[in-house]
Amino acid sequence: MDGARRSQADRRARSRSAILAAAARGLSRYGYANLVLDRVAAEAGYTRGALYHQFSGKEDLALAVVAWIEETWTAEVGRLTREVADPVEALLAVARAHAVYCRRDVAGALMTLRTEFAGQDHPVGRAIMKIFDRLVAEYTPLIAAGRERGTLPPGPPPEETARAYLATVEAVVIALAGREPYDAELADRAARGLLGLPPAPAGPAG
Amino acid sequence: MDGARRSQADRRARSRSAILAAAARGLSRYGYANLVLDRVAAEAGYTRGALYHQFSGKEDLALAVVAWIEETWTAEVGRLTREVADPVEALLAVARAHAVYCRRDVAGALMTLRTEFAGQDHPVGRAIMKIFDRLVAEYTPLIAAGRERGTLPPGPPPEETARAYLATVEAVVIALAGREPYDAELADRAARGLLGLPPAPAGPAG
DNA sequence: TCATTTACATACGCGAATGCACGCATGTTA
DNA sequence: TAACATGCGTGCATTCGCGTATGTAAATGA
Repeated sequence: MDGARRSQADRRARSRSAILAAAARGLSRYGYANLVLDRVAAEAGYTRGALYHQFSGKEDLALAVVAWIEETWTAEVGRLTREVADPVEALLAVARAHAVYCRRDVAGALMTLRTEFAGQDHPVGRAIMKIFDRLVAEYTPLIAAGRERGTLPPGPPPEETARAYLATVEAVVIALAGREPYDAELADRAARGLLGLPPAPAGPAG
Repeated sequence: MDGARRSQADRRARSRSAILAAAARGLSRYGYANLVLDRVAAEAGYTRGALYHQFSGKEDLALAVVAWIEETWTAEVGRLTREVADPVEALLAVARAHAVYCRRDVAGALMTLRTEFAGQDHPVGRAIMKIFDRLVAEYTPLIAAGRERGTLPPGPPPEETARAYLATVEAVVIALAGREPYDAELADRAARGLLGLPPAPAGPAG
């Protein structure tokens, strides 16, 4: 049976992703400071030995989780920024897609870490800040463009608006924690409000 | 000089509020797990001895901070719910007042603690949850009333809307961290959006 | 088949931070 | 002013979780 006899690379990869997933859930629930590596390893079906064999320590593990989330998020949500032509449509599409993305249990990880490391000087905090700043830098010109085109009314500076937009979409989705139709619906509403748009015409946005 | 010769009760009260204020700032910046009592006491001008004389421990201190914030918040923001007659006006007034309230440095404490203890079973977490649930229970009927009067359009269930409203106002204000006119302006926009209202007529809401 | 490497478990040392014991000095009451 | 209470500082014990060193079984490669 090849089922029992696995290659080393395969074992390594399986262990790594199992630990990564457990760590992501743990970070989302408990945050960084309260994350106990023993629990993470146990929940993944291993001991701390396996964890330390794959990651150099707690910090490295958290950074790997952040990178992993960023990757999947970009593939699932972030790409919309480039694929949707109209800036306003793109912003609203991201809000709804983010709600869908966050229906899994990893949802809160980024927000938890961001609030935990806000105003600190920690590598993990810097990694999160960097992602967030990149998104702000990506959405700020979209808002500016929408206002120039006249599809968005004037309002507070685009950067401030972008920051509020991101924080809001994140918070709404977490507050509703996957209550299926309403998370996307309310994320959409909040985004429209922040951008100064009137309510959506009618019927819940699919 | 009576300045040097203070009564015991006075000393106690001064120490207590100094420690409480330091703890509030510390919780807002570092959260509960990363809060070091030695630093709190030092920042207040004391040592841990004084702290343990006034509070039974870290948990008790955090609970006292939560109670203190709830008190000041209710006196400054929460009262609007009862003082403003129209439900929709009340909701928007609270959003703006919350932004103003959060311009002080204690702002993030409640949100930090709430995210830190979300999904845990910790006394501090329960205290925060209780406050939050009380607010949800207070705002849910306001939304329902607005919809019945026709001053609010229909939308997701009132409770979900109330939760999203609270989380949003909180998040927007923290994301903008006291950037003076825009925090209130964007909190107002987000609240309007969530409630399904059209944008405010014109001119930044004072 | 045997040497070497790899995946993982187990055991230990260590620092950090909490909580509590005790001690001193300043108020309070008689 | 003497006896006591209170605010507060200091030192100690304990806990907890991280990081590392060491051991073992399985896989690779000759």
